[in-house]
Amino acid sequence: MSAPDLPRLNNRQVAEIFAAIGDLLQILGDNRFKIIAYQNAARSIEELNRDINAVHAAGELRTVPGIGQAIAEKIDELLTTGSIPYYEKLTAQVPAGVVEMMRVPDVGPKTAKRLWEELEITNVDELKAAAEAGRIRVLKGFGAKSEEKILKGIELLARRQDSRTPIGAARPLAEGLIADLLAALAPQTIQKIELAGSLRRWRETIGDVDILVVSAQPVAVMEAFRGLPQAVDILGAGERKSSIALPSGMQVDLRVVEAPHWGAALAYFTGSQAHNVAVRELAQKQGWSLNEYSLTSDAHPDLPDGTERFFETEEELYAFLGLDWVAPELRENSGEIQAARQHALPRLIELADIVGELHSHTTFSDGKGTIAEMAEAARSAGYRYWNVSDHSIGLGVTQGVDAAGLAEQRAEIDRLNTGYAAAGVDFRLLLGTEVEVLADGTLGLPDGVLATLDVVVASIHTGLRQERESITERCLKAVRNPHVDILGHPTGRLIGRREPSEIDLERVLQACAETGTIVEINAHPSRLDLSGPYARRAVELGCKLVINCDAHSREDIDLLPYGIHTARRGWITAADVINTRPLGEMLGMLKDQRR
DNA sequence: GCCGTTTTCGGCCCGACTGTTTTCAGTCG
Repeated sequence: MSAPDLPRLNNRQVAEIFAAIGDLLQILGDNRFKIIAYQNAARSIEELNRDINAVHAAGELRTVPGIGQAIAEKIDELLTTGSIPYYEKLTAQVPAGVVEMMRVPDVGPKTAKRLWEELEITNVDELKAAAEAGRIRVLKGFGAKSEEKILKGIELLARRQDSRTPIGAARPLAEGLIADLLAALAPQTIQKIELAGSLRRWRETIGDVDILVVSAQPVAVMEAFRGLPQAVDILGAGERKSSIALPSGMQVDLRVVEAPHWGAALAYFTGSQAHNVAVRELAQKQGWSLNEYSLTSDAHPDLPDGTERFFETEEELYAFLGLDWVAPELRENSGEIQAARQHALPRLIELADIVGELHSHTTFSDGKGTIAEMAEAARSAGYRYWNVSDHSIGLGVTQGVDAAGLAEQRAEIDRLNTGYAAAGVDFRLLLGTEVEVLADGTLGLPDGVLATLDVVVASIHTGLRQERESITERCLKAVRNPHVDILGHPTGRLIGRREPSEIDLERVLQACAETGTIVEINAHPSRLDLSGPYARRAVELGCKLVINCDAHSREDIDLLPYGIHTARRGWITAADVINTRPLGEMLGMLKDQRR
């Protein structure tokens, strides 16, 4: 349907346009619910686990939450003609720099509009000059402090160009902060402390860190928090809530509540916002108003207004509303509330379900441990089997393993396995490869060699910028090879550093389902590939998954939780994942039944 | 502009903190 000469827009690009419409409407002072509708649509498109072009072509736009008739028509205009007249009309009314000014912390749409209309400031540079010259304080409601705040905001904006931090960096940072805070306070000052927000939901990138605390001495906690050496800036300082900025520019919010409020507060600060709104609406239908402290009766049929209910745990709050407890990873308002009402939430996979690893490296390629060292680390970590899958020849950047190298590895693995068997140790090494999918879709090792291996992972590392059709066909060719058991990190993305390839995942996942090729969730926090939503789509299409650390060192074994929580974000159960099965059963689920 | 386990019309979450204020608007999450 779309004109062949139009550049193809991906989900993020489409989402950005609708988010921009929301920004413009805010500045123009349009109806706030209309603004929210555009923002919701943008978020929904951004998080959609299918290609928006495919959804459009299938005539299924209206099935996407937040997309109604008006926005569906605008998406159709955009994808068929390349532009949206309504959007063009709005952009003509507001200078682009004015929208940009809203990126400055504490500058919202109202402020941006007034600065533009009353002081003719039309971009961030002019804003900075005006604040420095003291020209903003002349506006009613603004003073010297407002100018300071704006200058500080501009500085902050410049410092954090990429405003979201990958979870692999944010989580250790946040855990360190908690340790430091506890160390800075007298024992027993804090009764409970937990990470909330997107960190608790294990989102792959983190906007800011939220920490929730129960303490009878909120002032002492606030002071200790703001006095942490990591706090290069104090962004807020209230009695129960403070915010600091870290050297990286990342913001950390700390909130202190009383013990009886813990359940409601933890739910509230865990989010997501969309999940919270949906839970609140549900509460409202039952005659309750929900805030971060409690439920308060409001137009309840049997109770006077203002009757309060407190919850020491999240479980009690959810149960009161008729819901099963929802795991934080699922709280994105993507069907979890309905499932919780129907007691139909899946039993999500857990760390302890994993019994084997099918993708790892050694000193034979770019790994840092020998086969024996990696095996010992794996065995003592509780694994029952471990597939050695060094890079094949064909990948230029690392030393690759050829047929001779594989023979050498086989000898070493046989030697070690003989030792385990003799000692009665329930652990087995497997020999595999991470075979390179070359630019034309052929593999870095011949089929005759692959046929001798236990588990074959096929991955793309180079030519990731190939255009959509080429990289998709290339990947499909690998998936259809009868010796390829697993498709490794399917999109090749590196979070915050490299965008996913243009690969048509829907087609690739369909092919994996048809051929019985297992799809990897790569647990390395810089990859998390597949992502949660796409893992969910893969299972919907009939795929089986494997969660691998892609360990390049003994320490990498500790990265598995990132993969587990990513899977949980995709509603994945242990039954969907082959390396939860005992060795024999797992091998029986592989495509190549040559063993 | 979206949406429906009271609704196809009439709703649409709630509070902390800040700055410039004498009662509140804006921003943020």
